[in-house]
Amino acid sequence: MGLVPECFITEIVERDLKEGRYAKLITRFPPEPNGYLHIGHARSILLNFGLAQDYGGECNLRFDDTNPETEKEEYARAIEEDVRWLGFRPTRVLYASDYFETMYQCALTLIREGKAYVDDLPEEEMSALRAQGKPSPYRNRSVEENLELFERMRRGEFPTGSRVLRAKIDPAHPNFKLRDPVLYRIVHAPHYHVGDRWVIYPMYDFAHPLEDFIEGVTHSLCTLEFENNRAIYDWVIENLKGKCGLPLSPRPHQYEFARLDLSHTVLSKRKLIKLVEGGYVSGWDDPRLPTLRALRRRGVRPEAILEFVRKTGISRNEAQIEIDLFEEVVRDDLNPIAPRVLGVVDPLKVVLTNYEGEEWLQAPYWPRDIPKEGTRPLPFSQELYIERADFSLNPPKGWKRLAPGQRVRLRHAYVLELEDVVEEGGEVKLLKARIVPGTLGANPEEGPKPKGVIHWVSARHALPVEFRLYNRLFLTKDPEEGGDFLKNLNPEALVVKRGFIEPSVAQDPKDTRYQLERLGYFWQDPVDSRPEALVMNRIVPLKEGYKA
RNA sequence: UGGGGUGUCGUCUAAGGGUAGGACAGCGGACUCUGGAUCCGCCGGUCGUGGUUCGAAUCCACGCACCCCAGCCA
Repeated sequence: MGLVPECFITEIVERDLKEGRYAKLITRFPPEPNGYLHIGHARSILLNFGLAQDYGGECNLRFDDTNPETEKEEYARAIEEDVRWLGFRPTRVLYASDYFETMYQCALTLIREGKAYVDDLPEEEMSALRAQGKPSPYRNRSVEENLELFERMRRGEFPTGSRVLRAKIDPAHPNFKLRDPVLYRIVHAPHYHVGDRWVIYPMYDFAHPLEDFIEGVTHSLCTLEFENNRAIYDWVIENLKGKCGLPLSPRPHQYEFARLDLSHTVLSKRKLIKLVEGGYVSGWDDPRLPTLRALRRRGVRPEAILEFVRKTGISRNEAQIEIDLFEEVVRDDLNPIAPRVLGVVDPLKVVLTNYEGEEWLQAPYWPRDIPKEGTRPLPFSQELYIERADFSLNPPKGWKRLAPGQRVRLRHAYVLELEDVVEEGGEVKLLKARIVPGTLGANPEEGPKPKGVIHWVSARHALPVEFRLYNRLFLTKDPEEGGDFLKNLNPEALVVKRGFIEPSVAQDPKDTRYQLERLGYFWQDPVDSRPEALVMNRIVPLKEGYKA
């Protein structure tokens, strides 16, 4: 079983390899360094790197950096870091901008062959003519004039945006992408990677096929919106193969797959930026976000992200996946590796009337169904905290927790029986209760057996914790519902609670992921948590069996 | 409008002329010192209309719906 789920692309790859079309599979993950990676990118990453791994090929990380105005070194580094965090090691880390000279030579070749021309038309006029399917008045300049103009463009003799180099294909082609697409534009702006060496920059449609061809990419995988661009991709390669140092064959081929879309969140760069810059979240790594850095900070493991991508498959159907599936995969990933501990997120104090002193119980880290061993000392004493939600004065039918006249089991400890409720201003302030003697590891000898089990901590021993409870970012499946995605933001996407956790965690490695029994999976926030002031993120809640 | 795509349970995804299957969600049950996990069961689908065929999700025709393109972004 490979990393990549079987799909139309693995079929193509297998066919091409079997027929000897390529000696070795070469793919690439080609992000533009103008933003941070999010979970949607994970599909492309898994596809490209996974394919290389599955079929003994190579996969490069290549920055598609042909637009100096939007790209930054900082983004490139963050992207590389995220790719590695997911567990992939690029064969090489490459930059499209390193090929600018070759691309320039390719452009000259096209000009010499009468397949490209310099156009002086202002942007709006070009767009208007293109819409009408009419040729530019500059379309039939001589090769000599085109050559001279293009060289002068490179030398910086013309201002930004004043001229472009266009492919001479067909001004009236039904596919608008083929109506003499722009190959080069003038931009007087420094480039984060190659500095100020260039004032002309190639367009995606010209650069991308050349990048792939130069690197020997065999399968150029991209998302559906580039489908129309494939015609230019092929045009560029067919017209330049065997020239400018490019091989005759084999040549790369482009295949498109559907983007990964998730419900209850946003994956568009524009909206993500709005959330960050508008202060709706604390930054690009705010655990409410679907960015890889945010998921990492939240506590999601890369294994879970990859498994999620595998489970959703790769197809050409534009599909939005329900976030429940993602959460389920995260739980599945954590369940076998997260030791169980007790913590209380919303504390309600309980004073025992028939217990004094303290004792240290040995509590197993793992439930029966997980074949792991290990226990930790768990202090028990007269004053405890239980979860406020685990007590009810007027319990509904089916209530299995603490209530007047209803016993509960304290996890790993005694059976508890309510004696008195101290209220203040209509709010329950304190519970007085007694322990049923002889119920440590045994059922009560008389009276009813407890119906349920609740978690607790010893008040005197517990460590205070700031709990950050994360929920879905948006209230609606589709954040755009109603027209303004900001209006659908979930005000409870982050709920902060002051609670307690059992003292054993102080002994654990800081990056331990726990299951707080009956609450969910948690770990210490890698940014804000300190030993003397614990901050714990809820990675994902447990599946809630109880429906009120 | 032209061009390019996509339509299978609520949501993803298989089935490539031969019993429409799986996962997630939902519902019900078993088990349980986590209302977790696990196990069992149920619910539920081929965009429409014709055609070809012994047999169609699959092939053909005509529709319909949705997405993408008409940046000197990628």
